[in-house]
Amino acid sequence: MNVELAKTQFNIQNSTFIIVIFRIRKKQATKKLDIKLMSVRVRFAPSPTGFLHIGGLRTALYNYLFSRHHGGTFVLRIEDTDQARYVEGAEHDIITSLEWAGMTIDEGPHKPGKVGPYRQSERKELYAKYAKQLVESGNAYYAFDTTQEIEEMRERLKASGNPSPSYDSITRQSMKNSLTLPQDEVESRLKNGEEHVIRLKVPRRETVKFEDLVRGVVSFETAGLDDQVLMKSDGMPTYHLANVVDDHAMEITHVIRGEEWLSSAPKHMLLYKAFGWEAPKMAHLPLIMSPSGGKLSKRKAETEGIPINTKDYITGNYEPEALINFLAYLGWSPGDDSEIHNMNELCELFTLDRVSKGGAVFNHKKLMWYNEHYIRQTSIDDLLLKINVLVKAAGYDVTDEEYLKKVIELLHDRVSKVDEFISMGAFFFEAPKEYDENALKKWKDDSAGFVKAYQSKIALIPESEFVATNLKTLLEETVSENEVGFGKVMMPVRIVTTGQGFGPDLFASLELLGKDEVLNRIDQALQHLN
RNA sequence: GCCGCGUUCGUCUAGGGGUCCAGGACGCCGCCCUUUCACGGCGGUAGCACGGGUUCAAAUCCCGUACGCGGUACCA
Repeated sequence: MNVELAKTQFNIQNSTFIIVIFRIRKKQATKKLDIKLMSVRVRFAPSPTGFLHIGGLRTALYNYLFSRHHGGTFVLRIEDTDQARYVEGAEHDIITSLEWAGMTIDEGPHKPGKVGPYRQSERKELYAKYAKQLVESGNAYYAFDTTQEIEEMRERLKASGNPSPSYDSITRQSMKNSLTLPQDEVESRLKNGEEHVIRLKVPRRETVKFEDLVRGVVSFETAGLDDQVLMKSDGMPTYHLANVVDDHAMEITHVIRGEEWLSSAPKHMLLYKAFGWEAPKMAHLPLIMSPSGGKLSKRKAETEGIPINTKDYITGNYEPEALINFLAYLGWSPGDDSEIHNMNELCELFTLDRVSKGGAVFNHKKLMWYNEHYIRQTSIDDLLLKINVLVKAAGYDVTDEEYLKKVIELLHDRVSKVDEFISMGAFFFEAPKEYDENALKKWKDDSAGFVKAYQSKIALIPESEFVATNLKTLLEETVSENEVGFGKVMMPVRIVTTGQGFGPDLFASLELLGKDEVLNRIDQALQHLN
């Protein structure tokens, strides 16, 4: 209606203008309508083959953000159909990782909803039933070929010049399956329990076209597709079958997954069609790339110093908010110049049409920048909670919370990760055992003399006046009496008391350490340093 | 090989025919602040892969090429 108005008002002047308006309005209108009509259900469907890696976490995140943006449901489904690659404990790791990151799973193996069970190994019968249904409807068939026979077929074809031999609409005609074998033989083979698989009967020449929510319309020719195995000989479904059956059974409305699945999507579309089901909307996310190129793999990440598993970020004391913020922006942006958003804001802002199409290189330095940012935003009291744990873990017996708070205050805007409060501030917890090599370069022949001079001054002031301002004044005195630069005295004092050549405000640090401790440390140090 | 998908500063991105001799962020460099190292503030460096079209006008639309990535399993 708005469009009509626009037309009558502007068509005399400029007809292209109207067309532009019309297109934009129409696009937005249909998109909003689509999503409002159905209640959004998305799933994160990892295989329990190891720890949840960072790419998986991001896929989960985008699913989560999308679900929350539309007030939908976030489902966790465990795709454990590959018994050989199953890893004990992986499921637990996935769940705890998602929770650590701040994502709430609405339905999952640990939190059953109406469409369970949520482990594919527990849904076997369902797949078998549907696979059989496909055979009966003529969309799939039994195949009895051994792996060896298939290999031989491939080699034979390769030898005769076929560069990519496959089990497809042509080659299946010369293989041992229910399409070529007489029906009674098929039946007897099945009755005898002979090993077999069920394959999808991929149509010979068809174009599979669908709209990907991040890429637009994509299309594939079925000629390039194998007759996919649907049921393996061990009675388990393949990913393709299980995935389609479950997404349908679990009423998933939007499939949001990594780009590595894009090539498989036409197989899935064919399956939906064969079942006569409406396919969910598809969105294939750009991959996270390694700085050296290629998909960020475990091996690459390790050699490039990037933690690959979510667990590594947990044990590495990263801020979950920082990781989430960073990951959200790796392949997506809200379209303005903002960089910082918490989970709630991300949920509000996230839309699939703002996901970028190209792969995104993981930039660890930017992650650290986010981490730093979130630490600075965290209050001293909240940091104290984390520091308490870390101090204990490091084996220090420091329980005075007021003391710890002061340590945190002094280091708050110098650390980029919480564990640096412990490493950078180690001298607050114990006297230095060794003196930093680089710092010692600044230790000159006259350093010990200056330190002694300063020591004798501060030894005279009462404990109650052992405060930063006084300590600074006395150091200034030492400086002027010796007619040297400030650093000539300050740095040696810093080295003997902290073991480091850098760090927080020296006088505030000395005040916090206390008179006895400072004097002791100086004595101790001067035994080693001359 | 074949199929598919991509390509804006080193990296993440904004931009989707004129408002862009391309904006922001990380990094890097410089300056300021400063007792060190940081933080912070200010400034700088650097990019539309290439070639053809279409158009009065192209980073933006079309076609090629190159390059990258993914897939091509009884793995997901």
